[in-house]
Amino acid sequence: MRLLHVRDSVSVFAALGDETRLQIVARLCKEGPASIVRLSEGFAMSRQAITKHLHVLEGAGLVRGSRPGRESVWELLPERLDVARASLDQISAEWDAALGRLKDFVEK
Amino acid sequence: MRLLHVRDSVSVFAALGDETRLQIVARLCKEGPASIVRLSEGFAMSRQAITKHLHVLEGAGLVRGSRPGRESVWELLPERLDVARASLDQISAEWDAALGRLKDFVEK
DNA sequence: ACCATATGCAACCTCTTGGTTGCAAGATGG
DNA sequence: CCATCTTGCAACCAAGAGGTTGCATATGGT
Repeated sequence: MRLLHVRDSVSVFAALGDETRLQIVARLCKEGPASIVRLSEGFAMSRQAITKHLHVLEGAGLVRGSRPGRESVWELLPERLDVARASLDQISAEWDAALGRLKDFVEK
Repeated sequence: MRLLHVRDSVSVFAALGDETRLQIVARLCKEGPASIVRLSEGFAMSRQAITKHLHVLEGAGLVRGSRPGRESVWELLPERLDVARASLDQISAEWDAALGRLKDFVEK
């Protein structure tokens, strides 16, 4: 169950490991749900490029799109950020545990 | 200063967004510093592939290598994980702020 | 001095990524 | 109904990522 989290977090990290996508996440976060055209206005690249990035984010579960009418609106799913956070915390916890073991070893 | 953090965190996310590299980080964390041959024993790929991954991690500041003698030993730099954590926290904080504004808007 | 070990370097290969363009097609508003 | 707006789809492309192999080089132990 723990290892599944780690596996899962890889896709989240990979999705956030691109400047454009991280900016998309930040914008969706600050400005709320937005359509593709509105989102692409903020970037110096084509609408289709933004669409591809949205699909990557969707694949990582970070974002969800719906289509009421002719425009597709995308919103952030902030719960998925916790997966990455949990992974970081797990690594840090194991690091601390390793330090503890080292300390025990030195003192004995 | 804040935006520099965000820019910086992209490289950390990208470095962690690969299963092999995340496993390397986990191993360095649990088992402490290790040489390249010792690290590559755990993976089904060549030593050079591991070396490349270590250089990517080094580029993100997550890992540091030294060479005492004939083997090069690599260790984790856990402080860099805080950069990613800070970025996640910033996004979450802005999300909460956005929810707060929405609540104000609805109530007024 | 010699041999085994550990690494670095460089060339090479394949598949993916991030981006483009062009065109077709489904809503919308007058 | 028509013009417009927004999107989806597909083909295409250059560059980078991830991996391999072969060879050169430095270090350590005997």
